Amino acid sequence: MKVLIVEDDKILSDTVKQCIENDYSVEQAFDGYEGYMFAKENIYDVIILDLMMPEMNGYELLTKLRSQNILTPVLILTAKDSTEDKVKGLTIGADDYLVKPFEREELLARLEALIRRNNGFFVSDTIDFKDLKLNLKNRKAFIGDKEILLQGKQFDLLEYLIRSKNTIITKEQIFDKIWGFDSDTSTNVIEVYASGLRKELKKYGYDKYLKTLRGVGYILSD
Amino acid sequence: MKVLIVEDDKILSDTVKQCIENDYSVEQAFDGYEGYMFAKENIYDVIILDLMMPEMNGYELLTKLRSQNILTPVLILTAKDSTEDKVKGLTIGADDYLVKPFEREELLARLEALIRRNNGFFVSDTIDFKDLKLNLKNRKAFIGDKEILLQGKQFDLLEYLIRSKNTIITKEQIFDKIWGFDSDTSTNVIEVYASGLRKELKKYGYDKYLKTLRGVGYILSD
DNA sequence: AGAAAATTTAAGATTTTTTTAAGAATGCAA
DNA sequence: TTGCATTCTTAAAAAAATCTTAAATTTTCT
Repeated sequence: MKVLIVEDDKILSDTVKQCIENDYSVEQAFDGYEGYMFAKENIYDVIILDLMMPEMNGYELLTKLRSQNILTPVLILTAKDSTEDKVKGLTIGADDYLVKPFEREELLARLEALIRRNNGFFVSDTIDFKDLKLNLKNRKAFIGDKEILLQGKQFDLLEYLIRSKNTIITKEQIFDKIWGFDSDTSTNVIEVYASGLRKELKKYGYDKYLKTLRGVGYILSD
Repeated sequence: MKVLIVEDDKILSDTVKQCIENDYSVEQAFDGYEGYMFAKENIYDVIILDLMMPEMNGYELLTKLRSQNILTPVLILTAKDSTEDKVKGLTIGADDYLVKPFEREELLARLEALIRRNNGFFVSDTIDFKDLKLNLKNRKAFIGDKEILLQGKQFDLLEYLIRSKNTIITKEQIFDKIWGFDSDTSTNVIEVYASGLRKELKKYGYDKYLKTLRGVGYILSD
């Protein structure tokens, strides 16, 4: 993760650098113009920006970046603590605004939050078992690049099996998970659905991974 | 733009609401559990979250949301002003942290920054799905260069579908997003609108992309 | 106020999913 | 190996969800 510090006060810039250099690879620019030249490379994960600087001030720099579609997250770090300044900074395109003096931990936490948001939190929307993939966003299932069609609870059952892959799940667990413990359906439905699921999986030879353990339950495993 | 305020102090919640209701459509939850129930609908553009609350505190609520891949931007608004609290909040998934008492303008500016970052900087006034384009400014819809005529909520429904293209949206989400969770209309209206929408789309063969997933919801996908 | 438009209700038709049920197949233990 | 219990498989029946209209109601606009 690369961070650019744009700050004309050398001592302060170094202080900030020390705060974060354990976690990030840091570059420093010491006036607005230099900061702009670095920033427009568009290679940073965050920019820490001072407002009062020679050559080009922070507002101008930020405005210029945004107008050129450089959307690197920007955290303004400044002594200017008026609401007016904060509003101005945030309005022209900053993502956060922190007033000096600041605490090291808060700066780090805010940087982390900006980066996290920008890189996408990324929790996957798919789960898989070998080449079998379930997309939970659209409830589609694929083996390799062939789609297998699963209706309603067939998908739910396969999802549960994949989430529990390589561990046994009992019929009772399946029933409580998918039908709800208060359902008054006979547990034979599970066999019906397992059967239907196997029939689909068989088309691609995947039925062999869904095993029945008599008197115990089912397991999806290789 | 929809904002959810989760705050147990009714008076304070209303104050915040007044601050922002000119700019956003606001819903309020008055304890952590209620907040969670609302937030997990995943229909808000920002959540303003208090920390100290009965039932489930803000940290727990936020953690639970993120663990369920609900990535709505969260701004923590609280009286707790220690660095420790700020760090904790930001670390577990908040995007910003503002301490009470706060200035109305700063809150608005920070919300704006969060939304801007989340929606992609340039708020386009058109969205599309294949050759289907919606102009959000004048609320007109086109397939190729032919206009399709959509009345009020038909347009809203199609907009929501396009914004969520290739992702399933449940009837509940649609209902809460377009009608508001406190509406006392029957969810059958959704079917009525979906039906009307399909009838329009059918003129250009686009009805086939709007699929019903029984017991689950709707999806616009190819 | 009256007309037009949008929204909601309601009810029957249609479609799909879920459940039942019964015979066939399978595995296990005596 | 035989007999019993469990599981598999099918197809039909039942239930549930959704679709589609059209009429009733509400809202908006003139």
